[in-house]
Amino acid sequence: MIKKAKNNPNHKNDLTRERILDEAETLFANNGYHAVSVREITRAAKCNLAAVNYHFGNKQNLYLEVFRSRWLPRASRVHRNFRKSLKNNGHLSPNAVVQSLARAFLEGPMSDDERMRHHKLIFGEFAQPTEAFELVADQVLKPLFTNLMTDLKAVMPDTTGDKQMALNAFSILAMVLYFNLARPLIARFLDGNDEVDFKDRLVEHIVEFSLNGIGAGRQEVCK
Amino acid sequence: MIKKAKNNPNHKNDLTRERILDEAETLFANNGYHAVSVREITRAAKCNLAAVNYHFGNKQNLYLEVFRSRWLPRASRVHRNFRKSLKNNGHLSPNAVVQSLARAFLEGPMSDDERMRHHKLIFGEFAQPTEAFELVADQVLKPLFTNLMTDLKAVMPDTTGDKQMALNAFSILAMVLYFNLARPLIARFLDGNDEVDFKDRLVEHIVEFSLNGIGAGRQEVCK
DNA sequence: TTGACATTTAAACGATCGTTTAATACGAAC
DNA sequence: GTTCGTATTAAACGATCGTTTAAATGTCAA
Repeated sequence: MIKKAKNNPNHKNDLTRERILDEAETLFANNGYHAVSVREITRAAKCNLAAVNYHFGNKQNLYLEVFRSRWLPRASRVHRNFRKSLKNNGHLSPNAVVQSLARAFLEGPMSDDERMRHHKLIFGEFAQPTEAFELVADQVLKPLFTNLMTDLKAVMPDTTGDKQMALNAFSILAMVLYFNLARPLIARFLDGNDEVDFKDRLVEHIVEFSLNGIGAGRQEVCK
Repeated sequence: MIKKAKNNPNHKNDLTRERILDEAETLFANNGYHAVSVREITRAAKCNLAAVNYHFGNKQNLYLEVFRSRWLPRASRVHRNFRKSLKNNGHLSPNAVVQSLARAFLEGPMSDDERMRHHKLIFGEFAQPTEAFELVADQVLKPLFTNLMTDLKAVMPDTTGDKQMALNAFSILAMVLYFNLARPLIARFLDGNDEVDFKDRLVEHIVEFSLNGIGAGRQEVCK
């Protein structure tokens, strides 16, 4: 039934397919899977209605392909960015770990629009998980969490138990994920007219709050 | 067009209306607005298809009524629970504020199922806001945030700036909201067989992490 | 019992959904 | 120019959607 998608290895400008993926991603991110119709997608992509079924088999598979060929690679880029800046930081320290992570997630190698799309998509999967969540959990969340755990272990005092370490890792991730999504809302609450350095201020706060949170904050706060 | 909903002031067991609200809430919470059909709701509520339009006018208004007559009152209960336990705590302290908040949100006066439904509903509104989000923001989020701010101000050193205080308040809320939703996921990562006191452990962690985060942690962590 | 009103019911409405079909357009290989 | 595989198109498919209608049923005061 489903024609094999992309049996076109000899390059060829497969523009339609790419346009559909692009438009589908923004529409799915902004409105959710069920609120977006195939007609809406093909209209935005300026192609025929049947193109979705021709290139992807069906709507559900298009949604999954958005995650496979758009979301996952982008998440990998963020992860690599995190690892690289951690390595460039010289010696490992709690500050290096948390700061590298926060910068990779909030300032990583993408535009603000793209980052918003990226986080809205995964947010939708958190709210109502589909098959795509398994993909993300296995290929992104678990490796990220595991890496973060070993980094923290290498850097925190041995007295910290494993379960405590895991909760700390979860909390740091919580901060990073939450502020990525709530940023426009927070900016509205603070009605900060200083949009320029707001992101820096946010990263700074996340790092400080998280470091203090795991008990690795700057000692000066104590008297 | 829309018949006035509930023009039945003289009590009368309006069971159908209540059953619809109950079933609609769980279905909307688990699957999202667009993924749930009116037929699905009326089937679950064991009533006729037209009952939704008779009692609520249309599907969209049923969704809003779920928030008005189910979600908001429950959120108010949580908020009151927070205020009360804060007052019972005697003198104000950072620990009293954060602990009261965390307990109200994670252990408040409702069952685990009800709490899950509650947070899934608002989570869906965070992911793809509708008219309901305005309700929640105005009647719950803003008051909660304002109260939290003044509490923190009364309890934190005067050297803390307003913007810093706001970011702290947002971070504490982030922890509470995040762990409420990610709890089953976290439990799976930790594959903790100790489901019994897991919630206590979580509250304990959230309080400690948050207190440290805002720089009000127990001094013993410093050497 | 009757009349008035609230509620429930079965059936249908038009609209839109995801998907399929069959015909057409295109481009490279021969 | 013919052939062949890919891509695009217009049109239609059956299913399901939210909503409406009009009749049937229930309820209680007069």
